[in-house]
Amino acid sequence: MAEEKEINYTEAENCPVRNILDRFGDKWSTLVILILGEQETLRFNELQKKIGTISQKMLTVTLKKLEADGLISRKVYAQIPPKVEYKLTNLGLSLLPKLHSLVQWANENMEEITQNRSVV
Amino acid sequence: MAEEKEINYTEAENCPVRNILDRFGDKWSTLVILILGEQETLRFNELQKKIGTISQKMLTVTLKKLEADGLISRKVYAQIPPKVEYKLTNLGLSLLPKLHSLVQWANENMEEITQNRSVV
DNA sequence: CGGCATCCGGAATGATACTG
DNA sequence: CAGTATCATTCCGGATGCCG
Repeated sequence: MAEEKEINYTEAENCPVRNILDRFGDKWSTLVILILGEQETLRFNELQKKIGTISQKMLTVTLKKLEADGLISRKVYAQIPPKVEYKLTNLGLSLLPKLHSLVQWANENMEEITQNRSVV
Repeated sequence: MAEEKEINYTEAENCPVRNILDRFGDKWSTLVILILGEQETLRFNELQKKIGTISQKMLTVTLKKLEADGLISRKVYAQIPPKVEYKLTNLGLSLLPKLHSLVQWANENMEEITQNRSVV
């Protein structure tokens, strides 16, 4: 693959960039992946506590989407009270370094961005 | 007690990750940066054509936000008809490789994700 | 404990018309 | 050409209540 500069972004369905962006453009997906990247497994409530401000509903929705995409796996223990563990799949793990790269950039440049904003 | 691995994601204002995510979590910002990364400069209409489906309003809003963050610069030519050129700033350029990394991942894994989804 | 179903307000996005 | 202004709509996400 030589020429990859000219990407056609106009067809959202066929454009991987837009497709992926549409998934992780939501408020929580990226955060969940990052947090799951720190531990091997996490339970529902542990995730919610770590994120802090997410509602039960949005955590459920986010986890379902990520599971449907094959980025995380869900393991249910047949016991009372219920216990459900979430972890990254290999696919999810493969995304992690790219997100870390983004996080690093965020850490390095957030202050500058914040200052830019306050000027305007 | 607190290890460097343990990032506190709960305080959205102080967390660079969430701060940056909140900015680029919108539908268009990342796309605009990627497209501007291909050319040195682009005019408003050129951007709109390349994206294809974005409304005039949303392009305006997106460009304004990115400009406020200092990621892109805006150059107005005093002429009729008007001509406005957009380009990435150094800050914007520094983000580009990270986004490319994400794009590459998207290209490599979109098919798998799509298949996962259709299974569900 | 780990969800799901429902309702609801506000924000995000879009469509259209108009302007310098 | 590059927007602004306004209105309409969609949809995100929070609150609440119920369930296995």
